[in-house]
Amino acid sequence: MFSKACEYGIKASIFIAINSFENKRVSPKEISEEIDSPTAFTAKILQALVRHNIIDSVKGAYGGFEIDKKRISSIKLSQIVNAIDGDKIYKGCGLGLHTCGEEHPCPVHDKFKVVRTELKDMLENTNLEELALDIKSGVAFLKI
Amino acid sequence: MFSKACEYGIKASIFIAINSFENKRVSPKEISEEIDSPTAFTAKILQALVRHNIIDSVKGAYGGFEIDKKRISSIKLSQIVNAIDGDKIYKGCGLGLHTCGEEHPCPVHDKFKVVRTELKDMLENTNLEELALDIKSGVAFLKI
DNA sequence: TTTAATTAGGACAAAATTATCTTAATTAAA
DNA sequence: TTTAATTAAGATAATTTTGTCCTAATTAAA
Repeated sequence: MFSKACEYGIKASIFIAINSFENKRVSPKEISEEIDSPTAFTAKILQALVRHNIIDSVKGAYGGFEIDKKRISSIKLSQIVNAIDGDKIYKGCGLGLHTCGEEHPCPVHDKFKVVRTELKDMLENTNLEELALDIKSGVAFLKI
Repeated sequence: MFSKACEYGIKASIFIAINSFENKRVSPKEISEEIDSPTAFTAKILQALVRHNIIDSVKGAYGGFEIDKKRISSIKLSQIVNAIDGDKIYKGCGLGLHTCGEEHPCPVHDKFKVVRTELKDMLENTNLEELALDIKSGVAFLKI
């Protein structure tokens, strides 16, 4: 469904959010340990998230990655997915036709549309705060 | 969503079904032209579909790929997807956790379950015949 | 039986994705 | 100002997916 990079990006964002609530910056090393991902690869993904203004980085000693507390509840899962995997998951044809659409549909176009819309709505209506709270409360987990 | 191999596999199966209704066998070349895919790669995917008993092959002169007409309406999209991409799209965790489930859910487990179930139901309730008929009637298309 | 047409299968190649390593740039604190 | 800690960025490597090519095996028809 999502690329590995995207999975790591989502989990990293959640972990950063949790720590930002407590005014703590986190490093790629801490993050990758917490979400069980390769450190250097995760660092690359963090760079991309910074470029897309989803997370912030502070360089130098005592630096790290953080998210402005006030923004956490307004960051949607869809923004993270879009930043890393692009919009093909929403807009792409299920069978890879380039011009698939109402006027020129692939054989599964209508049936797929329902699923894609459900996914899109879910991602657009899920924010980082709720996900972070589930981890903090021990209801959900970031690894294993 | 699906791998390229799976996209090709679905489209190839639909094209074979259409021709089988008219008692015609088709070759990888015809198929790949009709679904706009690389011929040799498509041939590999056809081999896999044969091994999974989804389509039949007849070797030698006047051979080709076909599907028993009586079986076309009973072949579900889910069987093709399963044969090529496996079951991770149904069973896998959206964030890649190995042990994601009700007792140890990832942060998006519940929200994802809805989407995955919708996809699963769609694939399990769509058969090759209906897809083939939409192509024959010109309502849907296999390429471009 | 020979031939031509065909699928099967293995080896190989290219491209994309995932992952690692090294160095540069930045910054807070000593 | 120097040092240590940190992110940024580029080069490289490994793996997976996608794609190609060649030969073997099979089979219907001549």
